[in-house]
Amino acid sequence: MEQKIQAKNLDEQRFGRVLPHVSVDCVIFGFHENQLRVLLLRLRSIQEWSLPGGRLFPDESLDDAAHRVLKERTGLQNIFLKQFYAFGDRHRMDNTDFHGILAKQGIQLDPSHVLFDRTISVGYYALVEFSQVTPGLDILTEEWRWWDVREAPVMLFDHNEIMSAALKTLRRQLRYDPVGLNLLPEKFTMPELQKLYETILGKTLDRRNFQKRLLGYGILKRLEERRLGGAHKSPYLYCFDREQYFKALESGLEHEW
Amino acid sequence: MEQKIQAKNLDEQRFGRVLPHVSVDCVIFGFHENQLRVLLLRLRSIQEWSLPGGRLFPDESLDDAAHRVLKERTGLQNIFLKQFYAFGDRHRMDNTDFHGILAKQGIQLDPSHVLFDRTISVGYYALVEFSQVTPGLDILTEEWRWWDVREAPVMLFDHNEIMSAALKTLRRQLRYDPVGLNLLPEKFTMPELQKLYETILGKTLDRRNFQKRLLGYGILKRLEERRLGGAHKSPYLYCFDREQYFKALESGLEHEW
DNA sequence: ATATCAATGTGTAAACAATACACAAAGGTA
DNA sequence: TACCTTTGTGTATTGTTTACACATTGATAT
Repeated sequence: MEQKIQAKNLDEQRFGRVLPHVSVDCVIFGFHENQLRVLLLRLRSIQEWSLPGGRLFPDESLDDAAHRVLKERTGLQNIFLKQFYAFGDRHRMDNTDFHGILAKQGIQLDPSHVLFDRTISVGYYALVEFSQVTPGLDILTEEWRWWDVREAPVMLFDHNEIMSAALKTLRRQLRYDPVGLNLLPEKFTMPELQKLYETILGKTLDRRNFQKRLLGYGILKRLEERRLGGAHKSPYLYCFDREQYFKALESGLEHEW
Repeated sequence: MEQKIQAKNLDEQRFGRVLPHVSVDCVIFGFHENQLRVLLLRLRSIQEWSLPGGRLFPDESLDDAAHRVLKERTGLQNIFLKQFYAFGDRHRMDNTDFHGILAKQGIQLDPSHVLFDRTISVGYYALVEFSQVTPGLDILTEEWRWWDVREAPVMLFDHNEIMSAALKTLRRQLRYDPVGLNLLPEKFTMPELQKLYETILGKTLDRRNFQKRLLGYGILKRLEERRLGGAHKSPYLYCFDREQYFKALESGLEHEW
């Protein structure tokens, strides 16, 4: 009963004044201990997992909605989200009984509710250092978990496809955009940076060539410090040159034709 | 009166059963006589130009809607359209009195009509050989015209921004995707292909290096034929190796990391 | 203390790609 | 038949990417 009332309020708060036919879904990649993972949610009483997503308020831009939805559903804020594709297949939600799912949550919506209408979803992705963020859950969500991208479960709707597209985009972007800020600690070693790249790409890279390339981008500063404590030769610490980093984000790392 | 009735039918036909809050807009680049142009429409009684765009039917995918809208509004069919970005700023339509525009066409819609609600537009772009296509007009449109991309007029809504984004995407894609099929005649010369690239990029390229690069992509077949009639040495004719061309479209022209 | 181990720092040669550049051939035109 | 302009083609140079090896070092084990 308590639950039902909450859910009803939630519906009025959330679903009563959102735009129909449009949603955003966020693919949040996390990097930690040399693993690339993706943040998924599981709704109450439901087996399947899903991407954190949601609807737009009438007066909200796509970008703002993506940030708000992510914050509401996971507590994550100030994350660099990037739009990558709009998913508009007519049958992209057909494999999922969304009405039944909400019913299980105690949310009884009329089957003609706009929430069940066919919907275009705009996909966003982000990369975060996942020990730094602790998702909080909204009322709908029973569980969150970081999944290894290679072992992601079956998800609601077309979320598996959305995740795959995000990963493909991320891997391609690695050549053109700097990556690592907010993903690595303030100071990090070259091998750590390389592990990040290798993890995202899913392949190993040559140590010396990687270093040459990354230093060539001009977005790194080598510090005098070295990291002690490892059982071997102590590596130098680096940090990002933020000015150059953001400049590179704007203009891209690669050369013009 | 005639006009008014037509428009009313049109409204029922078109606007009575489209999805609110979502639209598609098409940036159709045309290449002809070494000019890169963009196809714009001008609505009846309206000064400003706009991109050909429209709404989704409830049972239509984004891609299908983009193709249908383009066909309805310009008669163009079987064009390779590529989605490139979703435009979702809250105020992207604020600079335009859309209600007034439709009123001028004799279409009297209630100001609360979904057509006037804030709308996310998904942008598509295409490249066509523009002497091959002759736009036809729908009832709303008074005039169409190919504009030089460097001299495009002020457009409705945020269409100038959408066009710029499409052009930027197109230029970047030139490095990664093959271009030319449906843009050049079946058989074409290397200088013609080069002109296409130069026109899109807005810069000149070295003849010999261009040829080496393009042949290196493996998407061209040189024919025995030469093109006669020019006042100079007759150039070889080439055609695209369609199998390789489509393979390259799938996987990209560039090398992996 | 000293040897050992594994990871780090560094440089160079080779392969490859991109660029700059020049001359011969040929189809029309005068 | 000479001329003009465009096309076809090759090579030297430069720059970038790749492949690869050895010396150094911090901790650990003896």
